[in-house]
Amino acid sequence: MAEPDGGQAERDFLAGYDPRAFDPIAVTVDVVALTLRAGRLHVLAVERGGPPFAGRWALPGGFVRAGRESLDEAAARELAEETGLDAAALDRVHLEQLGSYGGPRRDPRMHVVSVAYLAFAPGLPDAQAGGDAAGAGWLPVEAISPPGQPDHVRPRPFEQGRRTGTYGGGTGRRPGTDSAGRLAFDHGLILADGLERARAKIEYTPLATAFLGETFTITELREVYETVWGAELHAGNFHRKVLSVPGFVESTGETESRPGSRGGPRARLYRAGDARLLHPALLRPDREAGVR
Amino acid sequence: MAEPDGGQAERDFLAGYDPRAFDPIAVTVDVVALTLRAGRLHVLAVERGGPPFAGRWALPGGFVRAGRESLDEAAARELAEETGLDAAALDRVHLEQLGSYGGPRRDPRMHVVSVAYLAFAPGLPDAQAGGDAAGAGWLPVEAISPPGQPDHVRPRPFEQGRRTGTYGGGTGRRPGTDSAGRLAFDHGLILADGLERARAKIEYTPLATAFLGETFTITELREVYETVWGAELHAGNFHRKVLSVPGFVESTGETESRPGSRGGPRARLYRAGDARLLHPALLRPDREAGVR
DNA sequence: CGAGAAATACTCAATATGAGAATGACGCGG
DNA sequence: CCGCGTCATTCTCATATTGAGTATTTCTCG
Repeated sequence: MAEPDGGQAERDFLAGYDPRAFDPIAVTVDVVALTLRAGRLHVLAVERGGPPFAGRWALPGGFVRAGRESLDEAAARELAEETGLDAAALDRVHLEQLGSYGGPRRDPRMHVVSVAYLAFAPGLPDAQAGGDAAGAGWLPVEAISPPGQPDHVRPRPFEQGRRTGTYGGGTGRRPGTDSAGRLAFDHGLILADGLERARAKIEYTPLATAFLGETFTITELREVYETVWGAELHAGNFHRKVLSVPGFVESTGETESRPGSRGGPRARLYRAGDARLLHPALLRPDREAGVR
Repeated sequence: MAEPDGGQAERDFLAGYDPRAFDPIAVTVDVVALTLRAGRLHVLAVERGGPPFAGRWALPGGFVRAGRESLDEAAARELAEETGLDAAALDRVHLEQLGSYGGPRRDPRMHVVSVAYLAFAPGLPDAQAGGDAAGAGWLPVEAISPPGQPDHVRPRPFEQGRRTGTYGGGTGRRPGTDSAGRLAFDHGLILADGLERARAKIEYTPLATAFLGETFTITELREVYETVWGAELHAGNFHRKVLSVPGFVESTGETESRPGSRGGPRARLYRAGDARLLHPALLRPDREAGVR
């Protein structure tokens, strides 16, 4: 038990007192910010001004300020800079950590570990070219990420197939993701992971409401699910289900003031309930064989 | 969050070409390695040899080797060093990323971002004091983490775990001790997050089998669930459910050679199936109120 | 005014779940 | 060798939950 100071890790830690004693790793945050516009899922992206990947779209992000902010704070700051939202508006945005990407060669300049965050935002104004990048905007995700493919069919980034692992996944470029506007770095992979997380998360949490305004109709909520999942849902069953899950939505007593332009009765309005988990969950259709 | 000087992020990136130009952030990996021993859940821990938190238990971990390894590789390496397992044995261990913890003051010496990993291991031999720390061992989790509390009840992970002081006053403890006290740094928080992830993950993946050997009985599998969830399950219903979920387990045709010492028929033996997801999932009992 | 669209409610069959009990195989202590 | 208690496995049955389809009612539009 004694073992006087022979260890690598301990020496590394002591070396930590002199930060310049060994090769550094940069730490950044990148944000996969999703929103719905015109019935399509969009992701916030910035256009890179310089190399590498000059002119390509990338996820908004930047360096964590050493000693001055947490990862969550850095992500919120980057998101605010890029969307131009104030603190009050940001309050309505759900932000959660997605995962970290740290392959030694994911950035050609140096070893960069990026902590990715996932944001669900209600309809937002056009993005601002926040500070750095050449431009910023909301891109339809299907323009850069192949739609619909359930992620578990493909190799998972951070999990090896059960007990036959190849460690070190999670950094490689995903083959077969070819499409017109590929994102810079491994951001296409991060986006794909974020999309799968979003699809899974609205199954068992009420976060789909984070894409909507303060009040909404059941049909609007259903359209969120249909858009994120890329599948049509049975309107009647969805309605029954949403109302039967305790705490998912609560009635405002009001009905839509402006009825739909295509006829039909005024829909009732709801607001998000106080549940943090949906029980029972709303499961995606199909998902039969989890095998593959 | 109005950025006073416009191009901060861009200048940071350019500065990235000269890594020594700004304050560094250290990047480490920490591993929450879980295993079952004697019907109880244990976590791999190392005893810290020096300050801060000298003498306290901590999660095994260490620095990511800049430019030389990915995060997954670093986690696998740390796990191997601490368990003394070879690559073949590690192959049977499930390892996945848990999350990153990066508050500026979680390590008193400097800003350290730690990428946490979660490992599910079958019964393993005693841990080796791998290279560094004073000692290593499997600690019963209930000795260091209050059982069962669902994660969403507590404040969100990443930021400040409670820093209930007692620096230094390390009372050395032996591996296997029941009263292990609190873990160093924010490792108690990381462990709690790992436990909650483990509890959730065995609901909808077959990963409970990763705690068992090559073959196992349904009862052994049920005991994994009961131990991880801390709840008793109805044996008959569990049996029916496991066999009805496609790809969860497959029969070996064999039965247990050495029957239980307390009587009863020889149980049939199964091995893990090829499913990556359980459908339908095995849900934890209770979980009624989605935490209002 | 009549047709079509949409929100909401209802019906019915198929499935899944929770609780309890039945069936036998087996070890062990007389 | 007997009888008992243990335990794996199977069944039964009542109660949710789900998927699909249909009905009812309220609107808009032409």
